[in-house]
Amino acid sequence: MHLQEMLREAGLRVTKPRVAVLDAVHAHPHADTETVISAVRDRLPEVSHQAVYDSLHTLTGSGLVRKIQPTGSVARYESRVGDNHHHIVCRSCGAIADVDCAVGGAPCLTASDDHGFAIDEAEVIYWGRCPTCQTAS
Amino acid sequence: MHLQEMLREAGLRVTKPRVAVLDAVHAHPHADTETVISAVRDRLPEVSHQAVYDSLHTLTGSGLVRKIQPTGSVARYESRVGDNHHHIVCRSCGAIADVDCAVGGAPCLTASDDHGFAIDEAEVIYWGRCPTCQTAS
DNA sequence: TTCTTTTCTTGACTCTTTCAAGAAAAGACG
DNA sequence: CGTCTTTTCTTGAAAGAGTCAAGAAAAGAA
Repeated sequence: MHLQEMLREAGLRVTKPRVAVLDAVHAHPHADTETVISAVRDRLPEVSHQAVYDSLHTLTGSGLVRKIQPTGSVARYESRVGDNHHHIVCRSCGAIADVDCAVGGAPCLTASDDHGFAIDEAEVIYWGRCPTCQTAS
Repeated sequence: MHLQEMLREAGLRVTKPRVAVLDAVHAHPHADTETVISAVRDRLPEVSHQAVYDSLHTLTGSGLVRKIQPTGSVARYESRVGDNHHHIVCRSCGAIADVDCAVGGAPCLTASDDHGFAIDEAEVIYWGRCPTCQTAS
């Protein structure tokens, strides 16, 4: 189980809830908190929601998972980190899909005028309708 | 007062709360809901928060205002619509600044792989630290 | 002015997320 | 292996943003 190594390498203590949360996020890309809690409880029925929230917060802080929160959606988490990919969100059903960066690496970080901000990340969200919702209308 | 014309052109009824909300959003770019409510009540002390929420929802639906919600922030509204600009958000204090599109017009809408989605908008959020927070550290 | 439709007020409520205090577990050291 | 310190988890309560529902009020049409 190399999930434990990931935690150790990030300087975090290895605990059952953290391993389970990390596993759940890997197994359910773009899952919201409720989904993560459910998935974690499949293996550790007794975990508190607070432990999950805390684990997610810790993992996010260490860069092992990434938190995304499109307008109108609750917080979602994913395990693809550091590869500069973006997301497509369906306006109708909220479904999320991954998109690799359209422009390449660095250009995404270039703003036309940074207003003096020290920019470290460019997040891109494409909005539209997923195939299912297009068919449904 | 051409705010009323804007409402009419969008096919909306002209009411005091709506005019006040529209005015407040124009006066306070990137304001959160609480700020909008306060600003509206400076002129209409009796408005309910529900009327403000409802007005914002209606105005957003008609494209007169735009709702943005960066991860970790509450909903914010702005009046610059349809000009394809983006935002810089400070990780420390949450301050938001406008950035004109770095790439121009259409290219922003091009994803490398759209997964069958019908994309109609690309939202870009630059993350970093604002000048004030950089100095403070 | 009167009527119909839409919008606003009031008040309760849901849902996500956070706070706080004590119990439990992880890792370090001998 | 056992003890100690620090971090994490459990439990329970609560805050904050946003929503729901029903009746009153106002906007626009005739």
